[in-house]
Parts: sequence; structure tokens; C-alpha cells
Amino acid sequence: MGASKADFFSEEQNEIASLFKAISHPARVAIIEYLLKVDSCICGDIVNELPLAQPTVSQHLKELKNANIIKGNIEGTAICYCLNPETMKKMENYFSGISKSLNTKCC
Amino acid sequence: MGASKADFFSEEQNEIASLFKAISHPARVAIIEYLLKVDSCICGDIVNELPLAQPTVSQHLKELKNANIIKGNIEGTAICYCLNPETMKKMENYFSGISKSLNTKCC
DNA sequence: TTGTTTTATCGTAATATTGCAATATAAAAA
DNA sequence: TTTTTATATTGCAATATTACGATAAAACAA
Repeated sequence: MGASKADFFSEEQNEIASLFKAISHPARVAIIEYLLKVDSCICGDIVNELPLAQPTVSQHLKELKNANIIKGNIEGTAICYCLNPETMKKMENYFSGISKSLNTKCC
Repeated sequence: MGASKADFFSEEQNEIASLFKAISHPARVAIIEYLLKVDSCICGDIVNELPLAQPTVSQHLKELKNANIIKGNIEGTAICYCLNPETMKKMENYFSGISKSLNTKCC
């Protein structure tokens, strides 16, 4: 069909999948790395950093916000974006948990 | 358009994006978590664990293999799958690197 | 008020992904 | 050999994503 059969998987599996789906596009990786590079909130400016039109960037920012990967604070005409440390930690923990319980003698 | 404008992003950004794209689907998250749960190579058996038809599972396994997230060893008629510890570590490191250089006083 | 700036939304075309039936392939068993 | 078992590939329909022009909305300046 094309739609994922989300109903057949656990809530947690669907959550993890959509969290990583948010960073499964190079534009969104670029946004994350830009926010990391400037090391502060960025008001405006993101559109000029990417080789994409403004509506497209806005759409990618919306997806990152929905996934809780970035936070956006309204500052007058502009919006201040920054990374959400908690979500970064959550994703780190997902993999460190896997690494810990991995039997490396396998295969 | 629909296609991502991959040419305009860095090699590294495209790599990171396709790595996480591999775990952006609940079926592939379920495969990872099943391999983790059994804590050993699994020969066959994966198809029966998922609510999907055999060709669909095969397709998901192929994507996980292409992303180096799982390894598959042929064992006669069956194929032994297990997680790739190096890729797990790589993904963990991506986020721990972000967490480390994150200015948490922001926003 | 009007104009400017910044971000969001709508509508839609191009492309990608998902899922599966049918079929193919490959190795072992009978 | 034929049959069985396990996995892969092909082809296609249904759905999702990506990208952007046009437009809207919101805040501020003049």
C-alpha cells in the first residue's frame, strides 16, 4: 500500500521511528548542525543558510519542532530556534542502551 | 519535486540522513529490537515475528543491511542476522557529540 | 493608515516509500 | 532427480514526502 502499518507496532516503536524520521533528511541534518555550530538561539537567518526556498525550510523546521528536536521562541517578528538538549539525550540513550546490552561475540 | 536536493548538502549530512532513515520505520525499529532481545544471531524466524508479508520483511532487512545496521551471514538455507555494534556506536557518538557541544543555557 | 519584514499555510506537481502477490533463486532433504 | 524450505526480486497500486509559487498572517516602522 505505501502507508506504514503503524497499528501493528508498539507505541514505543512508532515513537522511536518518527523521532529518527525527523533527522532522516539532509536538510534537517543541516539545520541541526547549523544550530549546533552557532551555539546559541538563532533568530531568522536559517533560510539563508540552506539551498532551499523559504516555504520548504519552514516545513522542515515544523517537522523538527513536532519531533521535539528543536524549540522555537517567538521574538517579535523573528523566531528564535535552538536544539532541545533533552531530545538529543534521549536519542543518545537509545543507542547507548543498545550498545550496552549487545552481545558483541555474535556473528 | 519530492526528491531531496541531496547534491546541495555535504556528503556527511547525506550519510547521517540515510543512516537514520534506515530506522525511521516502525518495522525496522521492531527488527532491531527483536535482534537485541534474542541477544544472538537469528537464523530465519524474523518473518514470523512481524505482522508483514515475507517480501516486505525482506525489503526492510535489505535496507537495514545497506545502512550497515545489521549484518547477515548465510548459513545453508537460512540467513543469520545480527546487529552491527560499530554502527550502533556511530549513532550513539553522533548524539553524544551534539550533547557535549550544546550550550544548554540557550533559550 | 500603508509598507516592510519574517514566518506559516495552501495547493499542487514530482518523486519516494511501503506493502504484497507472483515469481525466482538457492540450498538442503527425500 | 523432485520436493521442500528460506530468502530475494519483480511489478505495481496505494500512500507519503519533498519542494516551491502564491498567498496569508503577524509584528513592527514610518
